[in-house]
Amino acid sequence: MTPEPDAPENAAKPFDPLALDHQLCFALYAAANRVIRLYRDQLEPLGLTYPQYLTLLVLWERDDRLVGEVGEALSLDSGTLTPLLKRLETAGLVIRTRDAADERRVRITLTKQGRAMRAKAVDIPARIACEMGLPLETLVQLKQTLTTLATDQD
Amino acid sequence: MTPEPDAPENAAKPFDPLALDHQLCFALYAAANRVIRLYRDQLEPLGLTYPQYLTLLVLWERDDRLVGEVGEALSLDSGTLTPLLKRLETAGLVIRTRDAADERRVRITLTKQGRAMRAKAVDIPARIACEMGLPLETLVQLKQTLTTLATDQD
DNA sequence: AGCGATTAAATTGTGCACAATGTAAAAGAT
DNA sequence: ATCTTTTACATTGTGCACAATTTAATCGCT
Repeated sequence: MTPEPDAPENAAKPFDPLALDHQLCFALYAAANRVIRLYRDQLEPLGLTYPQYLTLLVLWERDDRLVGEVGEALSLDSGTLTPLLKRLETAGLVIRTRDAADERRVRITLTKQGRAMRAKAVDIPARIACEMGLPLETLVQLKQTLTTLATDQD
Repeated sequence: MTPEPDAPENAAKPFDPLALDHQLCFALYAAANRVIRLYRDQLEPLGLTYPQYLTLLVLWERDDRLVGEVGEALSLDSGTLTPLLKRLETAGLVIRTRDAADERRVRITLTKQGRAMRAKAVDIPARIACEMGLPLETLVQLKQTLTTLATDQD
């Protein structure tokens, strides 16, 4: 009811640093949630979740990786990856094997079925880009900025 | 086979639509996770999680809202909000009351303590913006694009 | 060789995010 | 007025994300 404490008398609009509409963080949070929902529709027929799909992207690029290498690529720790990788193993897409040379390590390898899944996923990015309803140029610029944001000074 | 216009530096390589580095979705996912981590450091002393903070932003802007109104503002359903709001109630920041006029509805009201929390949070956005290490202009443009992405054709 | 420090992954516990379902109240239809 | 439909929220179950801790293996140092 009362005007903002720091508002000069009846100024047009005192800037509110906590207004939801001003938060980059909320825009980022809401956009990420929405895009994950878009992917869910595409991935559900394949029986994959979004983080599982990202994990497969990493392995399709280079197979036979350590848990830590996958985690490095995705910025995820073993607390997230271990159960996820166990589910991918149960689904028959990867195999987890203790490294004989260093028993602390666990190697992640794609099965034939895991490699075959790639063909079923190859059209997904284009379909999602289409659903986003923004010009390609904007999406490319956006990805650039977000990558900087994600990798900066960690 | 044709080299993508947006990847001039590796024009020799065939474009891989599933390469992790090409995924806007991954950039978005990683950026969102990183920003939430930045907030976690700021919010931990206040005893708040990031979605709880977003919920308070909504209520600080306008108090005495229905669960559904909060959910509308944040694009979250009751499955997420009900337990979150119960935790905010346990923390003494909000009160949940059944609407007497319509018993289906639950009104969310800030407590004195909930309103007081605002003063402790008011500096957070500026500190985060600083930590992001990108020029303000870029951040403003980014928020604009993300908002479009989040709200488009849902 | 012996041993503390480091490393790799797993485990435990909390809190989202969401699909699916349930419950009860209110609104509409006949 | 009774019955169907819709609405608002709660509940259940799955799967992340991450902090904190644990376990076990390897490394580094003397």
